[in-house]
Amino acid sequence: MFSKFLSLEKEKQDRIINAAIKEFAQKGYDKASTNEIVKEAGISKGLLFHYFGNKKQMYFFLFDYCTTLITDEYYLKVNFKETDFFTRIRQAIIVKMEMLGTHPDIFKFIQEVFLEDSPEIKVEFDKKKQEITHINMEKFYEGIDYSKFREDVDLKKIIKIITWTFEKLSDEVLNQAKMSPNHEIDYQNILDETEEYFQVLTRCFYK
Amino acid sequence: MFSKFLSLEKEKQDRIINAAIKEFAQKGYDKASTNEIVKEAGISKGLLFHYFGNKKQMYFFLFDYCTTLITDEYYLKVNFKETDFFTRIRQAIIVKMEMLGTHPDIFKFIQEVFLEDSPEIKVEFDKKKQEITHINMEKFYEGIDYSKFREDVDLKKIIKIITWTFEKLSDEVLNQAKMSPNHEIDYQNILDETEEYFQVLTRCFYK
DNA sequence: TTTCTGTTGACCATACGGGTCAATGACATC
DNA sequence: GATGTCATTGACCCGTATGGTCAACAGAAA
Repeated sequence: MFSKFLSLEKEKQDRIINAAIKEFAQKGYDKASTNEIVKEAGISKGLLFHYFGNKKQMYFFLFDYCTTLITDEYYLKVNFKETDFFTRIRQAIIVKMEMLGTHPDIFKFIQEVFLEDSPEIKVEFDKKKQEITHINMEKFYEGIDYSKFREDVDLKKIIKIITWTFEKLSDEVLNQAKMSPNHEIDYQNILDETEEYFQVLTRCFYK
Repeated sequence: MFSKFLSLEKEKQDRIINAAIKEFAQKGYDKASTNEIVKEAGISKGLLFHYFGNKKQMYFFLFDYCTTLITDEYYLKVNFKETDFFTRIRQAIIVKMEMLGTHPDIFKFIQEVFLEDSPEIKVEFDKKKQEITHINMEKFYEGIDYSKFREDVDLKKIIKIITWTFEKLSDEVLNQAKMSPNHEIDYQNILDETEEYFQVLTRCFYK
């Protein structure tokens, strides 16, 4: 399907992928312009369509590319033998922070895909999205030692509260970075703050 | 400025306001179409511009309208003499749920305004948005009795975790409603679940 | 009949979108 | 040098949609 594109030299592939991801992440499917993408990537318009056929197929390709990139990284760097919930979630957060630095637009793009409701896209993606979240959730919670949690409150709610906390924390970080002049992310600060939240949460939710 | 519009009969005002809010909430500033708004409102295009001058001024008007509507309701229904954090937050959530029923599009519109980054809009709104959040935050936390919270962990973090929990819970509710066939919100269910989270959070975060 | 206000919707300029394709360039084979 | 092959170009097409205007109209009041 995308063999023509895949047999390109890596550098050019990356230039195109990055340009496209950036555009889609910023504007969403409908408003993203192929003209902008080719301009940013430094190729001609015809070539883009030569590689991907049309806009929709390109979007599919990018989604696949991003999800495998991210999940591969998680599977590589997160130790799934670790049974402590907080230790495991800490690993995941560190991986996420790293990738926020190395591939700044990918997360925004993925998020955008999950919010997307352009009719052209929605139907075909809804299944995919559900599958992916399901698989990753299952994998993520696999083998966790839940016996450490206090037993006088509903465990499922505790897990949700913890997960939500770190999601919101990550949103806040992203927002702060967007507001800051240099657009840089202060990793040490984040890790410190994350660690502080870990302390609060372990103290309150563990036995 | 909007005197012509304001001197209309209330029913017509509402028809126009609701149509416009719905359109902006769904599509965001740029993609929202004045054509759609007039169609939905059942008025002619000329009339819309006769009332509001142009699209941007209409957007301003709607933002003002919505924020005052919401804050007025909060100030009316939330008892600011109540010093218990959870009791007060419970009141706020109930008001929000009620309004999610009576004015379904308003929250989506407000949310959309806060996410909006159309260059035409962004600059002029950034100040406004900050001011509003600041004022409301201050008012909301005024007079709360913090002595009930456990003292072995950072209070600010606890407050954040609680706030985030209910924000995420509300997001989840909205999402579930969007997914459900009838688009209805199951209020009893929400209130029950909210109550359960209250129990978890009080037990873990109060002394 | 005239005047006035509220209201209409066809119309304008124009921008921008995805997608195409004849033409070009680059390079290998003969 | 000629021929063939393949990647690559970008001017161009056509359809769509936009915010905004304005001459015309309706209907009530004077």
